[in-house]
Amino acid sequence: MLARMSTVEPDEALTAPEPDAASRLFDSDLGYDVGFLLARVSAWASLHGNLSLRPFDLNVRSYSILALSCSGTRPTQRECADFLSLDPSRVVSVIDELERRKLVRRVPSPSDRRTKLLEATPAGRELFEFAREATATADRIAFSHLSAEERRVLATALRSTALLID
Amino acid sequence: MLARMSTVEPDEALTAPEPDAASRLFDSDLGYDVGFLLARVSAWASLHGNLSLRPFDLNVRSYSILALSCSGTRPTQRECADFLSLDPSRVVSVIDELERRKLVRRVPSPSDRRTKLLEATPAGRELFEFAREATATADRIAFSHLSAEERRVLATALRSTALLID
DNA sequence: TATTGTTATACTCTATAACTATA
DNA sequence: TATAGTTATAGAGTATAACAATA
Repeated sequence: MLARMSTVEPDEALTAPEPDAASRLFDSDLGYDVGFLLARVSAWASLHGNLSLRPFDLNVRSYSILALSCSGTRPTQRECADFLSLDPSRVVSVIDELERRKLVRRVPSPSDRRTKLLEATPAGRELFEFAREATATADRIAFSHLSAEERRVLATALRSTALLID
Repeated sequence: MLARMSTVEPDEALTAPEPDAASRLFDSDLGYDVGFLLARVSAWASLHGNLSLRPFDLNVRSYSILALSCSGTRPTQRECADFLSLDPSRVVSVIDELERRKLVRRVPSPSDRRTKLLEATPAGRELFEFAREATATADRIAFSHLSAEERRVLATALRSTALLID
C-alpha cells in the first residue's frame, strides 16, 4: 500500500499507468466488480484487523464476541452465533477462551435454564475499550485516502445493506 | 432480507425497533464497525454471487479467472494468483477445470518457456458475457435499496481502497 | 540461485451429527 | 417435539513443501 503510493508519481499514475500485472488486471471487468472489490477489501480489513488486535491477544472473532458482551444487552450464545453467522459449536470455544481470561461471564438466564447470557467483566470492558480504540485508529488510517463524505457514505451504505440481509 | 422488509412496518421500524436479537445487536458498537460490516456484506455477496453463477457451472473463483482470461491482457497464472490473492497451486485446478471445458487456453509464452499465458476461447467469452450479465443484474437488485449516488460512491470508494492495498 | 507451474502432503477450519438438559 | 449449549467427528478448504523445467 505505502510502497505503491510512494513509488508512483501522482500525475504519472493518471497519464501512464504502470505496466505491472496489478494495474493491468485492475482495468479488467473484474476491477470494477463490486463483489470482487468487496471480497478484496474485506479480506484486507480482516487481516489488518487481526494485526491491530494482536497486542490484546484478540482476533476479529473474539473481538466481536467481546463487543457483543459489552453491548449491555446480555445476548445469548445463540444470538451471538446468529448475528455473527457462526455455528453455535464454534462460538463455544471462543467464549471458553474469553471466560478463561476472565473477560466475559456466562450468566444463567433467569427465565430459561438452558440458555446462558453473555456479560463482560470490568476487565473485559476495559480491554474492549483499548481494542476498540486501536481498531478505530487502524480503520481511520486504512481509509484516510477517502474524504469524510466518502467514508460516511461507505459506512452507511454498508450498514443499511448489512441490515437488509439475513 | 425480503422477509424482514415485508414484516416490519416502516414507521414502526423507525420509532419502535423490534426486540429481536439482530436489531438489538445491530445497535452495539459492532453494528457500526466498518470491518464487521464489510465482512458481513462481503460474505453475503459471495454467497449470492455463487448462486447467480450456478446456472453457468461457475463460482466466484472460476468466474474471476475466466474474467481475467477475457481481459485481453493474457495474464500469466502467477499474475492471476497474485491479483486474486490465491496460492498458485490452487489456481492450477481452477484453470484445469476451465480448460477441460474449453473455456480458456494455456498459451506458451513466447519470451519465457516457464510461463503460460491465459486466454479465453470464443466459447469462454460467450459464457462470460452471459455470466457477467447475470451477476450484474443480481448486484443491481442486491443494492437496489441504495440511491444511484450511494452506489456510485460505494463502488469508487471500494475500488480506490482495493487499488491501494497490496 | 531464483522463478513458473505443478504435485503431494499436512493442517486448519468448518460443517454435521449426536448428546444433555431443559422447554 | 423442539431448542440451548456442548462435544466429537468427518469433510472441505487451505497452506506448505518439494519437484522439474527454465531463467
